[in-house]
Amino acid sequence: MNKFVLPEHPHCPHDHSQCVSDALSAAEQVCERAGARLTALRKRVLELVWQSHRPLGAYDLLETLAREDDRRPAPPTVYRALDFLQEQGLVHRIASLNAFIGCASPEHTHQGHFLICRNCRVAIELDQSLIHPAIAKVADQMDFSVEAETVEIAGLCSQCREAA
Amino acid sequence: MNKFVLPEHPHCPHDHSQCVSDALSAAEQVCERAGARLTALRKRVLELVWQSHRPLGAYDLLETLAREDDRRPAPPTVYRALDFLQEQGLVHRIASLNAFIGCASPEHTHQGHFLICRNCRVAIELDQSLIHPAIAKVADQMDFSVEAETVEIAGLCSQCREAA
DNA sequence: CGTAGAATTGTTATATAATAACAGTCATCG
DNA sequence: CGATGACTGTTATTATATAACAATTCTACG
Ligand SMILES: [Zn+2]
Ligand SMILES: [Zn+2]
Ligand SMILES: [Zn+2]
Ligand SMILES: [Zn+2]
Repeated sequence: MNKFVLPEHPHCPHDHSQCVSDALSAAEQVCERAGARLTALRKRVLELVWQSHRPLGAYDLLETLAREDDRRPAPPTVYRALDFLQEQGLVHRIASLNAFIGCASPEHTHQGHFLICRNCRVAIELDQSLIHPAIAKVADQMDFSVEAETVEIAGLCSQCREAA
Repeated sequence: MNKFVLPEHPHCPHDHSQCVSDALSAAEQVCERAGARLTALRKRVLELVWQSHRPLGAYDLLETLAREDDRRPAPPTVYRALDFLQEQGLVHRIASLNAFIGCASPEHTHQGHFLICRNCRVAIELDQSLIHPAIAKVADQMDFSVEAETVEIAGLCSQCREAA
């Protein structure tokens, strides 16, 4: 099945603090191995990105930082942290929402593919076993060398569809 | 093979005026059937979108309109035209570029899937015979009902790769 | 025709997202 | 310690998109 499947959902409560602590300790390891510095700020931004399984805008994160840090940071502060986290593969950007979400399996580098519910706004990261090969095959047919894949499927998750 | 394959490319000259006139006459038919009004402005914006096979930003289109129409239009003018053209399936939006491109086959409704060369910036619309089924299958496995698909593959086209 | 109602376009202002440029601070190593 | 480079703060600006309302144009009906 799909090792990226995450249980969190407005209709599916779970121990989300576990998700957060898993993400943070995975981040420590990834940065350790890469020789990159997971500073307090970067760690805090990652934690904020992981506050839910919904993509969050940079200005949402900024707002939260401002509420807690007292001295309001400016946009570049959060964008630089997000750039770093994306470089380390700890965060994905969702182009169709101008938003960011924590990566569900940062241990190996990969493109983020997502199912995004328009109702509850939860984004589920897919494993690539089906979609990536299809993309690779099409690209090969067209003699196109792939560098980045944006795959964002919008619709309704099962819980939201049943609720409606 | 791929009926969406388009010959235009910086390295592959072709009779692009044919692409434009085909797109415009297809648009007439689509709007006719839908009972929608392809006004002069909307037609002009569609023509501008089709000035190349590269996605163009709304402000690029606006700039061109301003240069020719003397009385400079404001952003809502071009955004409303683009909204209309998207509703009629005549134009796709490329989320990863904040840009717009003419649809290669507006006769039937579909999602736009693209290969986008980072060097020459040409976007090639794919047919969906391989990628769409993979998405449908994954969504089905996850009990997710799909409403929109954003698939934008960035990389290097064959001509640009060979040139490098 | 002539005009009411709807659709389209014009216009001004504003919201939202992201980056440029440069100054200050901190970590690390000799 | 300093010197160096990495990181963060700060100000200003650019890029993308929309809200709100006025003016115009089109359409259909009497
Ligand atoms: Zn969770
Ligand atoms: Zn949902
Ligand atoms: Zn052409
Ligand atoms: Zn190219």
